[in-house]
Amino acid sequence: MTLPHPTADQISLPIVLAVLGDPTRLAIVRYLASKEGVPLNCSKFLDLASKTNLSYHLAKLREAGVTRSEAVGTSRLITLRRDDLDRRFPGLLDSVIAAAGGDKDLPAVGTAEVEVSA
Amino acid sequence: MTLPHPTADQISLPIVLAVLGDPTRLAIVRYLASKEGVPLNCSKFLDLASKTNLSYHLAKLREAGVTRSEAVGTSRLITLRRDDLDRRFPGLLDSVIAAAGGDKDLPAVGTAEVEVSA
DNA sequence: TCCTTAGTTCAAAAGTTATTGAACAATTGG
DNA sequence: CCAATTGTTCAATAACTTTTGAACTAAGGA
Repeated sequence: MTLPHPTADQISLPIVLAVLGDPTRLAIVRYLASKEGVPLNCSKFLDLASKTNLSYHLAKLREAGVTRSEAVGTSRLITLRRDDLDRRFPGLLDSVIAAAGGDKDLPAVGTAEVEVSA
Repeated sequence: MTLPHPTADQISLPIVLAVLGDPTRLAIVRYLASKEGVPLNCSKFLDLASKTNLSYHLAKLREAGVTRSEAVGTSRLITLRRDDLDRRFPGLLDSVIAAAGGDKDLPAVGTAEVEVSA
């Protein structure tokens, strides 16, 4: 965990909701949820936005406490902060993901995902 | 129901999330949820924002499909669209309201609420 | 070392949302 | 009819957010 992340109790509901209210970020979260446990790098999301713009949206998600970004080599491995979100806002993430379409209807994103043992 | 409302299937998740991502609107929704079944008029929310600004936020909530506003005399009776939201996004509203603090910690708003038989 | 890959930072531009006050409309009570 | 109450609309402004491209850093491989 290299980049600045809020602690679990610093995660704010309005900020999380506002951050998830953007379609690009919601798509990122859906995709992360569909591959839960598998850290993904930014390149997985390049069909959702440009590289620069992705950097912006991924920073928003991280700063809101929705995702965790770990620097590994030149990559960032991105995961959902499910445990923290579930503890803080029980049921919220699941209902958002289910409402967003669950597993079906995912954008054709991410062939060749990065798997990491931990 | 006088003012324009989206139909249940027109309610969009990102729009609902973005609308709930504003602290003033989230406070309005919390308050509506705490008085569920009791239509409230705008004056109940005057400690959250100015009259003009409330009109703006209440319009946002209505246009997003989160609330229903019925014109009765010179008042608007405002209710949560819980049934439509629950059908469309099961569990979402409840988890948001619970995360926002549930029944405790409500702003000191609305003495003398407007009750209506229906 | 040099090149490539992965992602960030910066500044500018564009777009959107929130807030304000003044003026307005509609209903209700006297 | 007149005044008060309730809420809307409008235009202006302020404040944010999103998007962009160019320049950058840092790590890894040849």
